[in-house]
Amino acid sequence: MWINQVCTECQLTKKAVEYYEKQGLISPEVGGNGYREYGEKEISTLQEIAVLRKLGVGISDIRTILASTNKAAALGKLEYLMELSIQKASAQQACLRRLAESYDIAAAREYISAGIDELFTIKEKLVHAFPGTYGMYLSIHFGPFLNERIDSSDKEEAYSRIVDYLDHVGNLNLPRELGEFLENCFAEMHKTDMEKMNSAMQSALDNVDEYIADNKGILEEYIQVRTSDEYKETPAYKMQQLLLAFQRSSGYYDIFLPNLKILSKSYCEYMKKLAMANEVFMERYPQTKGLIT
Amino acid sequence: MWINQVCTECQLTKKAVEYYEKQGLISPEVGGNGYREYGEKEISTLQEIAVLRKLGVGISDIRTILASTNKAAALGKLEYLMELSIQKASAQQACLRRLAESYDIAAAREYISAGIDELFTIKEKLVHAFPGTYGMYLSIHFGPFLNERIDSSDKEEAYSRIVDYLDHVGNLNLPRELGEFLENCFAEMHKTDMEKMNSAMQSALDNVDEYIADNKGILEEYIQVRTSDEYKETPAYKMQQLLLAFQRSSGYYDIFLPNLKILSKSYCEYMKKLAMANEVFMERYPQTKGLIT
DNA sequence: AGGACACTAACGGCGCGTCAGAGTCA
DNA sequence: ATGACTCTGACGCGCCGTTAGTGTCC
Repeated sequence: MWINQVCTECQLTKKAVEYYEKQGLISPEVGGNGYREYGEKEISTLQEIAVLRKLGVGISDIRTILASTNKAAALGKLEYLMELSIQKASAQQACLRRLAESYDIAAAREYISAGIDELFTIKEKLVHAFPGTYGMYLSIHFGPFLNERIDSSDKEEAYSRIVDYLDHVGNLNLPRELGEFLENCFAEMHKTDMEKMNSAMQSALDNVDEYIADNKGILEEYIQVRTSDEYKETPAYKMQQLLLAFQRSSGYYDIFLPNLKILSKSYCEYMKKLAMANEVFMERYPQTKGLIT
Repeated sequence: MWINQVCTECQLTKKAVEYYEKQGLISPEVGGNGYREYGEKEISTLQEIAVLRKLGVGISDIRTILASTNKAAALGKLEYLMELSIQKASAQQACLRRLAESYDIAAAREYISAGIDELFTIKEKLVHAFPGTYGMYLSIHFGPFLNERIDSSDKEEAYSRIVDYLDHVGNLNLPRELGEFLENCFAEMHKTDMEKMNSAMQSALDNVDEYIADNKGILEEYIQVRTSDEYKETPAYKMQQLLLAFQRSSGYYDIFLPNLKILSKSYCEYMKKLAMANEVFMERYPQTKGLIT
């Protein structure tokens, strides 16, 4: 099949197809006359590309998806990023509306610096900084704390430190096995699952005693597994140690979390609650010492 | 003031400021040493630019806004366009989610061709095709009819004819006085007003008799004005005639509306209702013959 | 033989970021 | 004299669109 027919079948332009070839997404055979012959394989790839492009997926992400065995995870990540950009656009739209009503540039500056850009930036960078969907998990986890204003120079500094940290982490190449593990670990988990997890965690923290009472059986079982010697032989345990070590060395505990506490009052309160809950927990189950971070 | 200070005051980078100068948005004085001296005027312009850029407004639109005496209209238009793009992004996101759940390219193609691209294209092109906020008015007016699928070759043809028409109209230079009139005419009207107008129109069409009964006084007054000889002397009347002539010559009635009828069943029904309402109206007020189009 | 099709190659466009190199201020 | 600043200029990015010129199929 030659290019013109390919274009009609895949709803693409010649230039687009040509570009995808240059990007190495397809590699049709070239005949003696220089004409390209597109086979079924190319067609289906191109159809896939066409769909993804129309959904706003960029070439490099498409490359990832085409090569990926776990497309759901990659797509989930992209969907989450899209949601972030939609939220940002909505905030921008709201600001535009206010400007249309009364053209007050100073007020708009206030409104914008109140967080249109910066807080979304952190959420986005979180997604990219860590491999697989782990970054997305963190973004969803910390997202609820990232809705406050940056209204002091302290917070501005904290913000730029966090951004630097995230860029730094994104450029690190963490141990290969850890990377692969993280890519698989959150693979089946979807955005909504992550959100549910978080709200469940929140409500558990709000009434620790009740939570412990309600889930006594499960908890004790879990603790037994986690404190058992067999668990320390599992890959999961090793990976967890690897992850911990990585985060420690990258500055997760020394840079990221402390600055997040400066940036977000609500996160600060969350941490207090968490610490209290931890105390209650340790009192009840002293054997879990050192288990929870 | 030199550039570095400008950058901190306006939250812009040097390159950005430089670029805006190259685009002719500012023109600071250049001293003997080649250094630029930024005055208050430049600063306030740059702050304005910075705000607008952070709201996603492009340079050419910023140029328009900076020069415009009626910023509200321009901003309203941009806000509407942004809303369209948000709606589109939401549709894309929904499709991404479905793909993440089950990676079915064929189904996604269906879903996309069902209207993610095309119908939004029409709405957008409508905004751009006509000057001022008149295009936006038309987009809001016809928008509700543009939510159906393009599921036949007839509709595809109608779609491309409409697109061609809108591109064609956008390239026409219509009479200067008409352009100016349209720019001012819808100036104070906001998006929400336009939407209200439309729904009011809809409900009026759904029960014509009631509407006529309820608004008897207003209607008769309106008719008297519109049929009076004095009205024909007003600029409004002349403009209306100009607009009519323009639309007739551009193919609004010969190309746009007929193809819209093919594209949208709901518009077809709307037109039928409108025709019926018109008949009722003419029966009641025969003197309005030829008034309503 | 002519028109529809294929190929390659170069440039454009948005909104700047990112060097590189040379000059200027305090 | 040093370091922080300024200038100009070229190239890059993502995703192709748009000519333009040349060769190939039917």
